[in-house]
Amino acid sequence: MSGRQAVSPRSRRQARLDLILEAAEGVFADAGFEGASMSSIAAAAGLPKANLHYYFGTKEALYRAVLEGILTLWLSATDPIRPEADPAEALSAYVRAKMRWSRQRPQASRVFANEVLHGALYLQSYLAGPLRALVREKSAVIEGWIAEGRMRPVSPPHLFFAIWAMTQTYADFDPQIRAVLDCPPLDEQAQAQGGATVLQLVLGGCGLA
Amino acid sequence: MSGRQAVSPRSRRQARLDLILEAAEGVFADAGFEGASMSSIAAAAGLPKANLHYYFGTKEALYRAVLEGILTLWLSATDPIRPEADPAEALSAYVRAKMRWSRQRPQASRVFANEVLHGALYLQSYLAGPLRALVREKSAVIEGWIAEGRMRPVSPPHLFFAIWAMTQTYADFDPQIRAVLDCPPLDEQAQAQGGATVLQLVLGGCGLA
DNA sequence: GTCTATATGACGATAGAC
DNA sequence: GTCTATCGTCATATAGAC
Repeated sequence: MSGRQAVSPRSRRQARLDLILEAAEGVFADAGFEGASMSSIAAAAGLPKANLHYYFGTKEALYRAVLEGILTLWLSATDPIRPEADPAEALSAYVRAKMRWSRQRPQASRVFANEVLHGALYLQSYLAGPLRALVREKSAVIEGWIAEGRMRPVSPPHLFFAIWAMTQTYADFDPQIRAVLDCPPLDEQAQAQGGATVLQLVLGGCGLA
Repeated sequence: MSGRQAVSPRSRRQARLDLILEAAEGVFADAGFEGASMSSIAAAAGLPKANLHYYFGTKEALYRAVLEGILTLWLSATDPIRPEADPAEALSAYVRAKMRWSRQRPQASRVFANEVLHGALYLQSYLAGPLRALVREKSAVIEGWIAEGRMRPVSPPHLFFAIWAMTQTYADFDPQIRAVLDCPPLDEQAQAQGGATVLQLVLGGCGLA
């Protein structure tokens, strides 16, 4: 271990990796996998193109690395849905968490959407594995609430599909929403109104309003 | 007008155009604009590659033609939403029409989704024009229903965003839904259950359940 | 009108100097 | 470890025979 460098090699390498991953997420979100070029990602990261190949080998490997980072986020928002929780509060917290994700990580949402839209080639194992397991677990919790008469009967998996769709649309279909509302930068008020509407549909549909 | 051909040149030409457009819609849906190649579209149509350029000139022109065909469908489903209609019946009919579109024209839905997801470059004028006008018109109808106390207050544009998202997700995110439900071909029952759930959320959220 | 053969350019990837 | 220069491939598009 030579003391020549102020920053350890590992953290320097990690900083480069993160820089590339962040740039790649943005370009993949804007252009999709095929539309994104290694040149444009390199330009976005402010690095020479060959540097990307040094760190990640291939474009596909870089793409998979970007997806990996996104997936961990996707699984972490269902925590509030637990048997002993209040259904209305738990579902509200989940919807709010999903809306926050759309607002704060719209690029991640769009990379994910693009991947699923085109067949989920790189996500099949994740969708049929951890995600399916998570939905089954949380569906059982909701079925329990229904059996106890604490909310209206509803198909839990389809409730999840609806919540995902309604919340992610604010990231994925942002151009459409902005055009219809005529507000080039999607303002705070529109976001809040969208969140309120989603909540109203979810709670109303579950008989929790 | 020579009688040499059994079929008139115009209809023969139209048949070729339709054949190419249908093949192109499928390939664009699977691969996106950048991912689709003229060769693959030609192969799907069973024609030589140069034939496509003869009829449409460029790949971009072909893509725009595909989008045009899809847009006309998009605007035609809001008919049931009229001032004198029953809110519950009108919204139900609209949701069912949108679910039918996802089931019967999933490729069109995915081409549209991909276009909006990547910035709606070719759709800006449509989104800010006819679509915005349509939403304003139908929003006024819904505002009227609310003012008359016939349904719960809700932001009409966001209600539309929610309905679009929930119904189109069955076309656009089909791989995710199939993986979670563990049913390779999305069966009749799952579709029906999805439609019922969407209806329950919309009607429940609007106080019409 | 239709198709074969080809021009032109952009892309991912790498070799090799530093 | 890092970057410049370059290779091979495949894309769109077209020229020109039929």
